[in-house]
Amino acid sequence: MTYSPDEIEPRWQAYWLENQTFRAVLDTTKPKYYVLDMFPYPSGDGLHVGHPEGFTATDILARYKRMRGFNVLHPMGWDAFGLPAEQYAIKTGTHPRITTQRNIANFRRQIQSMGFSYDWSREIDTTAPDYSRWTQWIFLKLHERGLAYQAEVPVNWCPELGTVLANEEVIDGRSEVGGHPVTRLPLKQWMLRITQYAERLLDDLEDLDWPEPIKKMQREWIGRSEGARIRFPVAGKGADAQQIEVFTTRPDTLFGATYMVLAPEHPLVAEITTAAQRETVQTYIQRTQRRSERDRMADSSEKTGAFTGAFATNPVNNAEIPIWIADYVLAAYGTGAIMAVPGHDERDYLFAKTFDLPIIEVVEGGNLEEAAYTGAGKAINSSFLDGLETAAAKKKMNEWLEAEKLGEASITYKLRDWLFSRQRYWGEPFPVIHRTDGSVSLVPEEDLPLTLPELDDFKPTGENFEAPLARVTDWIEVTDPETGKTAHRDPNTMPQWAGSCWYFLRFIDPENQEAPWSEEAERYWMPVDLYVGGAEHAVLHLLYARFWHKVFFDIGLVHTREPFQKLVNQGMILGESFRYYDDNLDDDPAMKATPYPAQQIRISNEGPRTVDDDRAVKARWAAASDVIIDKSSGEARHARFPELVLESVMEKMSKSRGNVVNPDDVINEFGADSMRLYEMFIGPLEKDAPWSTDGIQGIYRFLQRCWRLVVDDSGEESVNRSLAQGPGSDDQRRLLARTISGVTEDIEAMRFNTAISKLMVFVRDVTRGGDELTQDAAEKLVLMLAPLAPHLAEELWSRLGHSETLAYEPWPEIELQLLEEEMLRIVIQVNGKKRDELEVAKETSDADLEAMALASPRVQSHLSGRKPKKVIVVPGRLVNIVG
RNA sequence: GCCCGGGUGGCGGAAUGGGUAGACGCGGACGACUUAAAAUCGUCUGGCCUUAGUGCCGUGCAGGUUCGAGUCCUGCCCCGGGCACCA
Repeated sequence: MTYSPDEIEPRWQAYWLENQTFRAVLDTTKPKYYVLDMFPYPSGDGLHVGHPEGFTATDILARYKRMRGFNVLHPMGWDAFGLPAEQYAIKTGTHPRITTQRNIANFRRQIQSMGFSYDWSREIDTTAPDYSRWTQWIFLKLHERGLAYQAEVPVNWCPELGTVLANEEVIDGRSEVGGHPVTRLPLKQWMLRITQYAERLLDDLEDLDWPEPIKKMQREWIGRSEGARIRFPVAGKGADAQQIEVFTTRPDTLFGATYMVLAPEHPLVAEITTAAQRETVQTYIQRTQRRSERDRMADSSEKTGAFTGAFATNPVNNAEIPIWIADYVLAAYGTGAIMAVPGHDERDYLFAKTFDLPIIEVVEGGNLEEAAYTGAGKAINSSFLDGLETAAAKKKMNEWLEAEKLGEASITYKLRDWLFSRQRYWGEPFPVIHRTDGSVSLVPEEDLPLTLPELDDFKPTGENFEAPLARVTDWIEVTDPETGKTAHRDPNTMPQWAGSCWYFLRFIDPENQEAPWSEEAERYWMPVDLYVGGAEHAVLHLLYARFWHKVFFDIGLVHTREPFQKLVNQGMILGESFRYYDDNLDDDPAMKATPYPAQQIRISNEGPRTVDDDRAVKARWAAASDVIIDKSSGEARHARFPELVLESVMEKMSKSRGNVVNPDDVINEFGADSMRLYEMFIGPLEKDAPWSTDGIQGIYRFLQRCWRLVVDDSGEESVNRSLAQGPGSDDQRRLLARTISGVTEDIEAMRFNTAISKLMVFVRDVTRGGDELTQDAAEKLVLMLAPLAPHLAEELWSRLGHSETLAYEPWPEIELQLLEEEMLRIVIQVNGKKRDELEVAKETSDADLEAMALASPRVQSHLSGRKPKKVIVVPGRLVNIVG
């Protein structure tokens, strides 16, 4: 039999399942290793080849660590609440539960066909009542600690879709799906007080073994700013005047504050606006409300605003300064009001120039005729601060403000509280009851889970912006068990993030009926030692999960401050497609379209346009299979328009581009082992890499070579080769030792591409020079192959005479003394250029090396009689002769 | 605009406490086996040179440090990603 993955792989997958080979059992006598993938959302499209990249990496680690004697927890589950199933339900009337179960079954089948060593007895589905019960339980805990509250906040309402969208579904003020406009309108929402944990979320990043860019993104998202809060009394209102509080990072520039700006939504705007200015202000406020978020950001170089007619007193010098409103001041950040220091802030400078407001220089170092100076320098025109450097001036001003009770040092964060409710059906219902008096009571723990009612129509309730659940009267209306009065349930559901905030904790104890997890399991398994997933979750999922984990820590439910000790982001697998452009902008199939080659197109702000007549066109993609490659020129041409030359593009895989590769097809053709190895071989895990069907051939050939080292398949029937017994030749033993050493190092560092390369070298060289392969070398090769290509390894292991799985065989040991005995290759350079090479024993002295180098005829010819000025000997590496 | 990554053969990529640039794989060329093809195996494969030499050039560009630079420093260019009025 030749190497036949289609026969070997299903057989071993069945064996692993039947024997529960990878079942993890809590065992405190063994060290644990918890290796976790970001669990997927089971979409209707099934897996694409990008998914298994991270899963393969964690599987290699899981299998390797088992062979290293670790008790490995390696689970898989489904983040199964979510929008696509609900959108599909709206369109087709199919219940999301049905879609979800179907998709999960497909995902499970695909994942199992990759041969991953998951402990399937721990499989989780976030939509299962047994799971959502505990998600709701956690909500109760958050509520008890005052971390969940309700507030009237603006949400993204999309009239076209008739639904409210989550922030992450809105891109540039338009819906991600369909590109429809989205407006903001206030609705009563559940909020989680993540801001209370801002400082700890920031500080605890320090000790995490995470990629630096991810930590940085989290730091910036939290956005800590040190400064001061300063209170400005509104002028002319006497002793009981209102005060406007501002936050500034530059209290040292207070003498330069020449006006104030409130956000248009600021509560004091209505009160302080003078009669004369009322109309102007009203008009401006209406205008900013109409302006979309997108416009507001796009025109940041233009400043707009309106004068309220009111003045404030600068507390440091009693100067009367005008109060303006402008949409460049954000209501939700700081106090929603600023003191404007046009001399030393670019935005204030631009605003002052636009409205002709005074600019005072209070920090030396710039030229205020040209631009604001935002750097540090000596304070001037600032009375008691004059002459002080910026840092000292800030400190002194803060002390002065505190002494005068006009303000105090303060810290502000960009991080906002987490909007936690969605006007959706397919999510966890809130375990609360709203009483008619507006108070809220919690559903008792023992009554959980609160499950979703059945529904036929999943459309949102358009008119009053309510979730579909609001229509289910017999579910919504309840009797309050405490008062006996009518009350109602919350029609909103939790966002998809809720389930993924704690799934890694359920994995450690998934059957527990008394608690979300047991203390014993948590003490043993947590934290997650290695967490692998896409960088797109850099802030949201990872920040939310860290937040919940810290709350669990405070309640005493977990013993570590952080859930994920080491984080690795796998890159994206890119697909190849071919691009051209056409002028059918409306996607009207009846319209006759003219296609354009990529060369005739330039990309402007509004999108692609033709070079000659500047006509707007649309980018189109042709799948690689629909393209004709011109052999002589190498040009790609469109199948239907052969005169059209296409440009090849490597991009994220998506249906619309026709560049999606289905793992099922790859497995059918080459097998799961080839697919696993190829994904690991194309480059470093963290980097994006293009998928190539040609490249996988090389991997397949390599696996065949491994097969043939053990199996003789030249005849009709395959026979296991009779391998040499005994230790084998020194060359073979040294090669083996070198390979084990390199492969071990590479796997530990997750450099799987170079690990595979070293195994290829071993297989290429092991029978060179006529040495017969020994049983020992073959077994060690198979063991090294086991984490990477487990099906082939199991098969060869059994053909080598073993009856048990190799999953728990010890990882091969290195014979260190063999590495020591190796000869060294020393490069001989003359003036830094390689001229010769010597093979010497490891213990050769520097002096001997120098003598041998000088004796080389090649060196002598390049020196052409000159005396060497200097000889540099780098032990074990090279000799450089300078002459 | 700001902040991260990253530019190495036809392609994916190796090599960074400075020390043989191009491991390994794809693609390509030639050869062996075969009636033939596929598969397999073997050899070669950065560029240049009518001196074919272990000759010269070569890791985005221009400089610098060093006996020696893909690796370190300075200044640019290009590509990818993130953030974007956060006071």
